[in-house]
Amino acid sequence: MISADAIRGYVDLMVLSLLRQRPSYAYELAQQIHSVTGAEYTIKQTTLYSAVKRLEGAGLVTSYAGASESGKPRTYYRITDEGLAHLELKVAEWRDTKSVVDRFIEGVEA
Amino acid sequence: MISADAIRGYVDLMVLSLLRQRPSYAYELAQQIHSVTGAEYTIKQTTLYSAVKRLEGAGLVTSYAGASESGKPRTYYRITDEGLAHLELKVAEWRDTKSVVDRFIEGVEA
DNA sequence: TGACGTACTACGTCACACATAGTACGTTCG
DNA sequence: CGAACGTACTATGTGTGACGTAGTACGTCA
Repeated sequence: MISADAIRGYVDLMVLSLLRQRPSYAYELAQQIHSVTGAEYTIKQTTLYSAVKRLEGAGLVTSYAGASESGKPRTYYRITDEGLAHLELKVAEWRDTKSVVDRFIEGVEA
Repeated sequence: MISADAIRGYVDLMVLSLLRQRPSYAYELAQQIHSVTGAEYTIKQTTLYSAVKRLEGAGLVTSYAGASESGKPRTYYRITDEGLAHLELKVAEWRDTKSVVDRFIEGVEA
């Protein structure tokens, strides 16, 4: 199980990387995060909904109205070019962070 | 350069892993973090001092009075058994987090 | 003598993940 | 047939951690 503190700062990266593959809506994104992490992390609804709104406000994703199978309205999100660029930056930063943190824990057996 | 947001949540891990090797004091820890990260991350004084106090409050480190070469008082910190156990947990969590985040960014070239 | 390095403290701010709570509609099942 | 469950989303408030800004105090060195 991964704590929220451990994942903090990487929700945006997760969402953007999922939207890179295809547009989606918040509820589905939450399910995808659950399954991609192998149920190790279950994002809270509020966390995800505020994340997509934040990303939209930053111009990294755009929303458009869609509908579910039953016809109920649903808000879809699509990644923007700016979002793609941001994702690449975040991925680069993630790789740096990984190598840096790993330097500290060398020799610590878990 | 690594942002504070990227490293957030791992300051404790860095400090504990340094104290695992030998006792130290806050100012020196800051320098070590700077050098171990290859100057990619420079922790702020306030961040580090509040981190060691937090760790002390949690019983993960203990402090004792020492002195600098010039005789000035200096506060040293030593990791406790509880701190060691906590470090191992954090390292395990870090490994989980790494593998999970990596699953998302597969296919994203940075 | 005054800049710089060392060593530390106090107080305030902000962002993000979460807690808690609620709305609304469709399906399913006993 | 109605009550639980899943879907899809909104509103508001809280806590924690890293930071900003600021200041203290002493030693060395040019």
